[in-house]
Amino acid sequence: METATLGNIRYGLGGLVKEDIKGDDEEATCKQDFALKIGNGSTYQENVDIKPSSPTQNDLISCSKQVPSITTGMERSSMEPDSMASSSSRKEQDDQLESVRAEMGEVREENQRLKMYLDRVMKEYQTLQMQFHGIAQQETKKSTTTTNHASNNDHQETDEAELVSLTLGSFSSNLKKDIEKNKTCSDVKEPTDHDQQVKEGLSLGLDWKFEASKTNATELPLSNPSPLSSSEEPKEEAGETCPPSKSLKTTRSSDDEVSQQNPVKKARVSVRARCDTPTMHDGCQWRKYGQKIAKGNPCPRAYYRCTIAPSCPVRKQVQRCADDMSILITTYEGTHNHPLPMSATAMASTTSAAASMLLSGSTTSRSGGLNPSNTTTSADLHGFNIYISDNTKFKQFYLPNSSLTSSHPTITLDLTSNPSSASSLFNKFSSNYPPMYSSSTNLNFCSSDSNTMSWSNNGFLSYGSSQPYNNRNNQIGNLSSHGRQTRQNNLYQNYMHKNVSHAGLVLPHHHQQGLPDTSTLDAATKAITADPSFQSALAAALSSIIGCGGGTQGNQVGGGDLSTNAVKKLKWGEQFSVNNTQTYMQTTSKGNGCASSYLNDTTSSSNSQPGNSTFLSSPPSLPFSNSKNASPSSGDRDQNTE
DNA sequence: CGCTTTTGACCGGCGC
DNA sequence: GCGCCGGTCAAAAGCG
Repeated sequence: METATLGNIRYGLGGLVKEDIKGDDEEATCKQDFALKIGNGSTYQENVDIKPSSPTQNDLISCSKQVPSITTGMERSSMEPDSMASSSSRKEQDDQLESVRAEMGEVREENQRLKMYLDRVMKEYQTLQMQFHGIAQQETKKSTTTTNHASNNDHQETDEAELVSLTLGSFSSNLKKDIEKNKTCSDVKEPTDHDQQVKEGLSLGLDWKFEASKTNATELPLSNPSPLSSSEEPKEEAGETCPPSKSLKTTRSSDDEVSQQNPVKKARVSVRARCDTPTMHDGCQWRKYGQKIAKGNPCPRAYYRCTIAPSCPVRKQVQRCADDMSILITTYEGTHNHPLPMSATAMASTTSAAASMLLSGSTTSRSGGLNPSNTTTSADLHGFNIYISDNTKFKQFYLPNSSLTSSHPTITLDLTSNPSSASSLFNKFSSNYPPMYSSSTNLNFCSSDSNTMSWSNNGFLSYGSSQPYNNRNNQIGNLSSHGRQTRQNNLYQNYMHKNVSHAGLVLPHHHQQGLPDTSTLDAATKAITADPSFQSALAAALSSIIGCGGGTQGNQVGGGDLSTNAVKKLKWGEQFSVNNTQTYMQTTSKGNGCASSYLNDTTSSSNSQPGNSTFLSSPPSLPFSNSKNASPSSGDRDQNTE
């Protein structure tokens, strides 16, 4: 064996861990490296046999784990009574030792990283397992419920079942495949938080409890949808929003097939929210790639694509509701194949939950009100108004002619439910379906009109007119349009101007409409606390909004403490007026209540100045908050912030 | 200069 | 087969 100087040892360690683990050849090298030469000439050989059989992570870990022993050896040697080295040589040794230790520290870090990686993988595995169980349960459920639906759509049901089974199959049959899917589907997915989130989302979705039975909608192809990604998404507008029926029908057959291959495109999640800004800030980065006027809606529809990752397949469509321009309909489609920024997790979590729901098929069928034939499904996610439709019926309410959804199962999250909004389609709808929509448990997660609801870059919802978008070029005008849209644009612009002019006049919902019914609040609270899944979703949203502890990504949300945390955080704000403590769930400003609004109650009254209130200033806004702060960070472009 | 938005053109699906 | 329509592309323009 050869002796090496400490310096060499250092090198050896470094090489070992980072580069030299290439194979058997290294074995010799490793051993040599551990032969230490002590100052006085005596040698100490650490009996470490690091022989990486293969350059795998495990090897790395094992190697790095060995490192400490080396240190020990060195220390021993240095302390040897025999070594009568001069003080100078000792100093040298010490220095070298230190450097070696530093090196080891690095190695440890690496080791740590690898461990984390491993953990992540394990978690993913567990998540998938859970999903599998959930799906299995759902399937069972479905089988039971199917009988009920029967009359109208035998085919559909059949199809549905197929879809579901297919989807499930993808999951259940192969967890691994699933993972792979995530990775490959459209893009390579890194085993990052994102994956986890996705999983979470799925699990959440599965957990969602809906009243009813499912309907066609259930089928969503989102099979995979990672919650996150899929989560995102809302559908747009009226035109599109509702059309599910058509889409479902058309899609099914294709969906089944497609879903497995390209699940991303299938399910769509549309979010209706009051928002004055051109787009809702959901934390993701988007790039606009097109704009068009859809039939039946004077407002142009903008097409965005996720730019966080070049290969990300996620797209979103943004359009104002023709009936109520204060409502912005955002439709998300596809699954992100990359980790999402914290700020984007809120929306993602929410949407993913919805998507999951769609997938799981656990929705309430409200066909009764509309047409039985209609395959509309709706659910009240503890306050979130969700509907899954085939198209037909919803069209009437939301988007008269939209074709957006044509072939996509869509789930709509209505964050606008608010009695005050005169034209809210939703309201119309709800009137038809009192039970669901007028439910006392409704949570308003809408932003107030003058206040824009947005997810700021920070990942918080913010609201305000100061949007990058607007700032840029008076963007309202941005919505210009393709050819024939000019007129419509004008309409839109007018609308925008109007809103802007009113900005700042927003009053807390309760001011305008009286305090919320206590019972309602209670119900809402109960609902939230009752459903862990919802809690998770909400938690994710809130956490990101509140800026909760950093780092907490939607993932952790999984937990169920949302309510607790949320409340805590909310309270933390003190800004809630006494009465609002609970109101946060319902408060709305100017009639649009946004969940977030509760947080902002004060805000609204105070004109929501950026720094002003505790709440907003901190982490700006919650996903559902309205903050005028929305500091369009100077550089932010619309797309960026969205 | 690089990135984003704008916007006319193009493509494919669907209904008649 | 034709036209409509949603969705996308890509050249040009705008912006920092």
